Amino acid sequence: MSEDRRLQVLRAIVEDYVATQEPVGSKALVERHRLGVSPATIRNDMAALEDEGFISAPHTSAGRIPTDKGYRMFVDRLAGVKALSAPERRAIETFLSGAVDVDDVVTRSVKILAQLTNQVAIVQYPSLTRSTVRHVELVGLDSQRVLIVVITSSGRVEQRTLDLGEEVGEQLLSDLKLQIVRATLGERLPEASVRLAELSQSFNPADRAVVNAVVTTLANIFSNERSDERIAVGGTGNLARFGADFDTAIRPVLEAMEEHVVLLQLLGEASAGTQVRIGHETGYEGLTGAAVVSSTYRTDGDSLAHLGTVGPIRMDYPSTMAAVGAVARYVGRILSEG
Amino acid sequence: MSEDRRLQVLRAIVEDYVATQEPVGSKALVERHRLGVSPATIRNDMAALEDEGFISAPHTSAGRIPTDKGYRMFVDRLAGVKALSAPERRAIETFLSGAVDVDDVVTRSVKILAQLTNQVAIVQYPSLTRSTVRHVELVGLDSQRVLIVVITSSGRVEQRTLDLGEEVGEQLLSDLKLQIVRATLGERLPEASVRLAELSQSFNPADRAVVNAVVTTLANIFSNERSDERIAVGGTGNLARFGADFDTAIRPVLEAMEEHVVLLQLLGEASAGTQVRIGHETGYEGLTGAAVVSSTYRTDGDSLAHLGTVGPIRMDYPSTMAAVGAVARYVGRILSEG
DNA sequence: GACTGGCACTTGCCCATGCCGAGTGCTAAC
DNA sequence: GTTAGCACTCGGCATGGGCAAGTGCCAGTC
Repeated sequence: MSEDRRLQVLRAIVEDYVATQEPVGSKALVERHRLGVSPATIRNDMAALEDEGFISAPHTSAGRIPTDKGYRMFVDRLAGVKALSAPERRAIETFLSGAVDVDDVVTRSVKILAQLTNQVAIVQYPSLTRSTVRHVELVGLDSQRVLIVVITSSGRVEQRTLDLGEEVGEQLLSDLKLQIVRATLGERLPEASVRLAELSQSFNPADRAVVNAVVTTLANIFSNERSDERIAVGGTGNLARFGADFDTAIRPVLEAMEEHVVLLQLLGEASAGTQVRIGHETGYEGLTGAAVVSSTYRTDGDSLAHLGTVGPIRMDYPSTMAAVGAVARYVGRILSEG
Repeated sequence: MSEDRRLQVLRAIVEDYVATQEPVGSKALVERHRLGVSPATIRNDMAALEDEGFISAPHTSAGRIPTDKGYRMFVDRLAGVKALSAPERRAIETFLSGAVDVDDVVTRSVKILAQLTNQVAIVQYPSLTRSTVRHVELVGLDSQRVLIVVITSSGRVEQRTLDLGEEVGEQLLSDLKLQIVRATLGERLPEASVRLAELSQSFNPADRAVVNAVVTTLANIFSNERSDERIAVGGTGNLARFGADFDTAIRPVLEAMEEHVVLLQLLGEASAGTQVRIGHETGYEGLTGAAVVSSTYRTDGDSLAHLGTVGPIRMDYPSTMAAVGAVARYVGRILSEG
């Protein structure tokens, strides 16, 4: 039996199962695909595929469905690339280019991605890590408290209120601000943190406590994971596609969608290009019935962030991957221009 | 037949139905509640209640369930107030007081509210409308573009990038900033808008275009609905409680939860105190199977915002109202202190 | 007049039953 | 290596009877 045909059979099984949501049998296979052999032959191939762990039978008298490993093989070696249609591409472009600011771009990206894929969409806000310091502001709220605001080249704004526990003069504050701006303006965030560390020397020892407090907070903002944590989620209504049982299939996913830390890790592992994590590969209990398709986008400032979709394992991978990839490209472009 | 007992019966029906999720019959009623009369008598009362539209029977041989009107009566006239337990109150307090900034307060509020009520929780970020201008910043990004940042007394930061379409000198920009700050600092947002309108007179006619563009954008930020639009949603996993049928019961709610505009209107109508909207009273098609319990919180700066829960109509109203009210009070307090 | 007990009736739910069809694995033949 | 045939397995579905819950009504009682 030819190795090649066996893979064709696997491909056909995945495609049919994704399309019909029902276990697929040998007879149906030869009818829907021109395999040129009889059902009996296919059955032999299927038995082999089952031995190798690519497919499994829910019960004796049913057809076969792909296993996680089967989907993995499909994605890696069998799936063609399904390009988006021109109208779809245009829809993405016009919809995204109508955005007024970074937040709006993210919001719209989530919406269009959810709509294109009929899945749950996740978009991370542009990361600070690679962006530079565009502005730092210290505002005295009252005699003891300072509001610290950082604006980055990616257009994001981070704020933190700091309670110093002692009186701070206006003079010190504006001195400090000047020094900070001088040291960090235009620097990338990690470098800015380094520069800050050298700063406190140049101040009067009496002021060190205040200076250190402010500097530490700033360094926190610059390097903090939290800055990268913001994420937008949309299209949760599409979770219907997961299956009927809310508690076992849908609820865990909904709960995961609210754990932004989990989502970030999920997206964050994506290195480059569009990548797929299937079932247990996600590494999260609640997502064993789900698959994650993710990609990265970058703005001109080298700022790098992730986006993707979460859907049922039995999804149309070629289309989903195409949509995720396309949206990632457009988001990157829009953010670089705007 | 006494009017009074009939209302007791309605109350009992609501309570039992909420507890068991099953239509309640006359016999079960007299067993669980000490009504002092026989099932037959109760049946007469139930028939009357049904005539008046407070309850209805799913089918002939089943018990009765409350109608929207029945729940309304229950909430308005029959429900006692169920105070939160001391541990619950303490949980709210300690959890919320651990928050590091406004965003964190909101995030935590959503979480605790969802947990307390086992429903979907919604919390609006503190509104700008009543807060004052604490800081305005204009930053030149390049020769033609300006980043405008507004910081309000509630600690919120709004930013907008403005493309002026013509060259702008540093001098003009800092002049403009000075004037703006002078005119608006400490003012409430609506008044600040008024002050801005008077501003452009004092500038050289050649600069009017730029000034007006900046001023208009600022006025937009001050008065814009969008500033009030931010909302956090959590606890969607609790939607399981709505019922089994995803597409008719759960999906519409999930979709409504993503339409923040809808949510704002829903919460926004709350005038004062804790308020309940039941089924069709929400005014939204997708929420006819849901009930909304909402309340308001205010910070010391008079800033006013809303929060609440969305749950199935058959919910424990007394507890939910207590939880929503309590969280609202604590959030207001924390934001006023911190 | 309000309440109660009794009773006939309705109706949804549960479950056992049996049939049907899809699909399989195996074997023997090509 | 492929195919046809065949016996077998098993889930899904429709059928139908029994059960339990609940109702409405009526006649009787306090």
